[in-house]
Amino acid sequence: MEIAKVIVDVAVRETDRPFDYLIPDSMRAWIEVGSRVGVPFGHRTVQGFVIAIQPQEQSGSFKMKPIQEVLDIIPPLSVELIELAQWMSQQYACRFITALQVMVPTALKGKSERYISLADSNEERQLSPELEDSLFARQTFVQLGEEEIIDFVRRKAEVTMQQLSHAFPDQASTLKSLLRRGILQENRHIKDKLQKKTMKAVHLAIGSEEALEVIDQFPAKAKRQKEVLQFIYDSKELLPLPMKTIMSALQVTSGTVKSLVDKGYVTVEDVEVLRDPYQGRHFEPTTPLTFTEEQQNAYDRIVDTLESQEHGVFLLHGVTGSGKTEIYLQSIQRCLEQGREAIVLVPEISLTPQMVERFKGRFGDLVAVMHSRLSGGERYDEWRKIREGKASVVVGARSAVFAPFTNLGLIIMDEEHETSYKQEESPKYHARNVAVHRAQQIGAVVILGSATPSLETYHAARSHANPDFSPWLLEMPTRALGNKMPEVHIVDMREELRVGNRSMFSRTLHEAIATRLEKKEQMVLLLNRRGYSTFVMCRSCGYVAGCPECDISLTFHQKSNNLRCHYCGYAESAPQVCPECGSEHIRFFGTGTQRVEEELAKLFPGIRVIRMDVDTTTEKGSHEKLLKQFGEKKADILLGTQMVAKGLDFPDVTLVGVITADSALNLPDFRAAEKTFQLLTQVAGRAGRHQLPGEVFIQSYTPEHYSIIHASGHDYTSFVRDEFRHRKGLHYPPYCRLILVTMSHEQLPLLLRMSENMAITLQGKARQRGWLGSLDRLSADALDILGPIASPIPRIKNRYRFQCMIKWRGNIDAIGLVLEAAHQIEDAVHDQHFQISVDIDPQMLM
DNA sequence: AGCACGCCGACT
DNA sequence: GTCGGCGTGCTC
Repeated sequence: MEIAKVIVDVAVRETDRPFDYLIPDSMRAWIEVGSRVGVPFGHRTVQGFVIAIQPQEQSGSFKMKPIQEVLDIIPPLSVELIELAQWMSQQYACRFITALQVMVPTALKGKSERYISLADSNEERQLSPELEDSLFARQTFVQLGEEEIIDFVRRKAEVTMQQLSHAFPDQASTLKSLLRRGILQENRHIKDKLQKKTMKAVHLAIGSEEALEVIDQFPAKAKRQKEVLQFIYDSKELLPLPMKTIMSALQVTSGTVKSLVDKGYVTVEDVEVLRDPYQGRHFEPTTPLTFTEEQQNAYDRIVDTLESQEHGVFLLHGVTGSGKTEIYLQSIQRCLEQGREAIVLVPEISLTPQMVERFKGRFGDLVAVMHSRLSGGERYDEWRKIREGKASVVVGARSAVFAPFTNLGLIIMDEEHETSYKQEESPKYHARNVAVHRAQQIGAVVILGSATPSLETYHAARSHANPDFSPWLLEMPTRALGNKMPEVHIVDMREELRVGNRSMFSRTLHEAIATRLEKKEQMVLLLNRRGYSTFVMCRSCGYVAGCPECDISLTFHQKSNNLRCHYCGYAESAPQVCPECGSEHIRFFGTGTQRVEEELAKLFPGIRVIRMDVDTTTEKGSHEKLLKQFGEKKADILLGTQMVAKGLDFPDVTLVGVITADSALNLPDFRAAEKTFQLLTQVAGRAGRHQLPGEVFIQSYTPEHYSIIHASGHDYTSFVRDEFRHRKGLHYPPYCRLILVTMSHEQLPLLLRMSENMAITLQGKARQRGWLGSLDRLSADALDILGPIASPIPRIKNRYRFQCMIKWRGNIDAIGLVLEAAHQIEDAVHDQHFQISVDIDPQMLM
């Protein structure tokens, strides 16, 4: 017999390894590497994934249990994905099961449920005759009420405890006795969270001739039923008919149809349907566009590698409007012609209908879409479309990198510099690294596209020092339509203050808006609000409303008129007077988009503004609706946060304004300059993309900052030169890698001791291995430990947080070292309230 | 993580 | 004397 190595769904260190199970012969044909199974584990049943199958070893001394059930007909994972998960668990210091779990839709995260059923008769036969006799004897004394319970269970075959206790509320003891005597038994199996979507399908239950007769002789008082039957008869070529169609066509309720069912004329059954989130939407088919010379060169390089079926990574560095998407589209085309599949990764925020349209327009139904706005069921169905080979292109956010394709040829990552590609919860993976590794495994091509590549990627492309990640650089410095980059003006807001302009609009921007209004051209206004939000402060005593559970200020939400904590979800209603000093001078601070909107309305009466921020886009499809309205020129200004900066393409936008460019520059984040440069460059790229020339105004209190100067000159090269110099001097990526270890506990003194302990342990281990030392020294292998220090947000959900930062470079197992230290500390403290979280290559230093 | 086993307090 | 509190230890 063969055994299966199974990773069980219990995410703790002790069980983070394969467990062996016997594969019963009856299941052998169904079980593969990648199968999801239910296995007995301790005193319960858990879900697990088969990661290997091997012949049973002779040693087999201990009690190996058999697999209990196979949960899917087609295994949800493949050998390739299992290997990828294994690699992830090492790279990102997470449990194997956590990496596996992120690859399948949450609908498949099955949980064990208990069922009561009649005792299995076969099993009873295995009992000794005496026991059988005594069992029989007991059954003859079946008490009042027992018969009903047994009958109830027999009818349903399996019932849950809840159902039983609901049906027989006062008979708990009888129930217990039945279970104890083995008349009823408890068993468990894995139940998926998913609900398959079904449709009520209406069929004719009688022959069509008979139906005609029935209609003819229908009692006059059931007029509606007669109409329904007639309608069904008329549509007999189209049967079965969705119930919905009948209801809306004849304005009847399902009750009317139900009456026909009762009379036996029609039947209604549940038919499983695939949800299609884009159902009923028409996508205008598009055809390949002719390339410019620049595009052609880049495309040729990509296709060469694609044709050779070899692995290759390309960094497609093209200015905004250089036509990167068309290169993606035609590369995919080529990939599909080879019979291979393609993944397109897009940052969540720019996974706009505009984007989806371009891919659906070119590849139609072959495209599956995956993003967080889909419901669990919708996501499951899109995922199944991929696994069952009904789709061969997927456009999606981060986790689409795990799409269950079997013959993947191409992975595209648009806006590769976006931080949303890094997942902030475990597994804290970066989709870029995962994409490159997956492609390497199978000989696929990766295209990383951006107008402002991340410094890590750009550095790797320039140096080719890392054998696992050395992209080929493809440059596209000009726009595809030949139009110029927009002219960018930097406005010094300090100067505005000096001349007494205290408004949030400088005189120049004010004037520019007025001109556009006159010419009926459109504008985009960006409020760079990253890092500071609309907090509440009292102007008399300086009180700031903070969360009682977290050390962070509360955010004001106008819509619900309350204050909320973004970290723990705490909410309270907005105060009228200061709770500290009772003053009425309590103000909602921060230049929120609402305030900009109000100001615009005051300065330009009658101006039509569409506001896009977290408040106005929470509803499903609202994002899409707002953009559509703007596209139809129903507004003069599109005003918003980051989300207006990405990937939008509106031909009549000729002005882009940035209200305050530097609000993110002062954050305690070594990437602040990079983020600012990227955002400014992206948003500037929204202007003048077509015939009309564009103009950009950047308002700033630090106009001399290099990120702002270089953004205004569309000068990526100079920016990275300056930024590389900074990073090198301070020993930050890409000149080293980071590991962030965050520790938390409710009690501060305890946490302090533990985090001090952690730093010492880390240092000890590093010294032992001869790695410890300043990165300043020239050695290729180096590791530095910083901290412990309080985290930038020192308390979340009543837990204090301290962190250690590890900087390292070279060919050393720094991750292994950190894990070892973390385990040692965990074992020593023996307090489960003490938590350690490890983030490899963190993007957020919070 | 669960779930059972095991050893001590307040109840019929 | 029993029900039930949650510490401890294991899971192929």
